[in-house]
Formats: sequence, structure tokens, C-alpha cells
Amino acid sequence: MKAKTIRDVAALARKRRRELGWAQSQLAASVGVGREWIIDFEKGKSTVEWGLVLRTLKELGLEIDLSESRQVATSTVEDDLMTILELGRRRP
Amino acid sequence: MKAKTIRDVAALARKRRRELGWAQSQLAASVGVGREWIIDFEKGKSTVEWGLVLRTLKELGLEIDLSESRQVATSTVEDDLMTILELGRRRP
DNA sequence: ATGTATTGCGGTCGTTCGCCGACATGCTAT
DNA sequence: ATAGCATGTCGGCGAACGACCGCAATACAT
Repeated sequence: MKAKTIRDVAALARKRRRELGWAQSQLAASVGVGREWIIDFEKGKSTVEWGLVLRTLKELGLEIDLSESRQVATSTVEDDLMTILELGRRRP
Repeated sequence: MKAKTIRDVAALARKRRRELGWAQSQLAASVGVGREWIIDFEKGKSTVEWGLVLRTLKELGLEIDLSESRQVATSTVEDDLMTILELGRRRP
């Protein structure tokens, strides 16, 4: 499944956790993070740690594939808005 | 291409940047981060921000696909060692 | 050889992460 | 009703991020 945005990954991870029948606290324990981290990650928070994201996906049995897209810099209006919002949130 | 570890992604990103003929500073500017961030990311630093990683990959024209792996929790000895090292690094 | 560009690495500094504890809410079952 | 579990929020704290700066080291061209 192609995941273009953070929230795509977040939603898929949450869906996957539910399919496995795991509670947030269970997943948090197996990944080695606090429960709040799982909450933030599944909410699509962009500032969570890259390494923890990868560990979480792995724990959920999700593999990451990287492929070259045809054209560089394909961005939708929504993505740009999200980027602007995040940039604004970082330095208020 | 399957990317199991952080360093897989880091190496692929660096290779891709070189193929595009971009300097670190160029990529940094287009992503909206400092040049040091690109250095850390390409070194495989695990604590970089998840959102910035996704923005960088996008800028490089790399798409992320998520697929379910057959068995949950497939880990190699090397991966476990890396995890231990990172955990130790975070709380010395 | 000389100049230019790129890459890496320190140190400083403001901001934020991730964890903890406590609390509120919603859902389910007994 | 009420006990249990899962989820989300809030304040607070130590630790670390990421930006900015300068300075080597290397690569590359003229």
C-alpha cells in the first residue's frame, strides 16, 4: 500500500494494531516507548523519532519498501497545507 | 527495494541524492532543514524527526510502500544489536 | 599550484521530545 | 450500578533535537 503522508502511515499502523488485537499499552511495551508516544504516533504527529517509528512498524509486522516515483516533487495541495501548518507549529 | 533498517534508508537516500547530482545544502534547502540535519540523516541517526524524513524522501522522489510481512517480529541479530546500542545511547 | 565547492564535525542555544503521574471519558460485561 | 479496560489529556521534568556558526579535510577544476 502506498503511503504518501504521515497520516497514511499513522492510520495504517493503527488499523494494523487493531487487527492484531493489541492495546496501545501492549504495543508501547513491546516497542519500548511510553503509551503517550503511541498515541502521538497514531495521531500523525510529525516530530516523533524516526527510529521509533521504524521499530513500531516492525513490531506490527509492516515492511517498508522504497521505490523511485516517476516525477520528482509530486505534491498535492493538501500536503503543502500540512507542511505549512507543521512549519508554523514548530516556530510559533 | 526493501529497507529493513534505518541505515538502509539512509544509504539509499544518499545514493539517490548523488544520482540527482544534488549537494547536501541544496537538498537541505529544498526540504527546509539545516545542512547538519542531512548529514545526520544520511549517517543513519535514529533520532531525527519522522516528518522531516518523509519530506526528504519525497523531495528525492522516493515513495514509501507499506506491506505486511509474513511473520511478525522477524529480527536479525544485527538489528537487535543496533536496537540495544541505540537504547543505551539514549540513556547513558 | 590555486581557488572553489562540498562534506564532516565540533560547540552553543532555544525549543521540544518522550516519560511519568494523575485524571477524565467511553465502552463492555457482570 | 459498578468494576474493569482502553484511550486521551494535562502539567512537569531531564535529556536531546535542530539551527547557526566557524573550522578542518577532501574533491574538483582551471
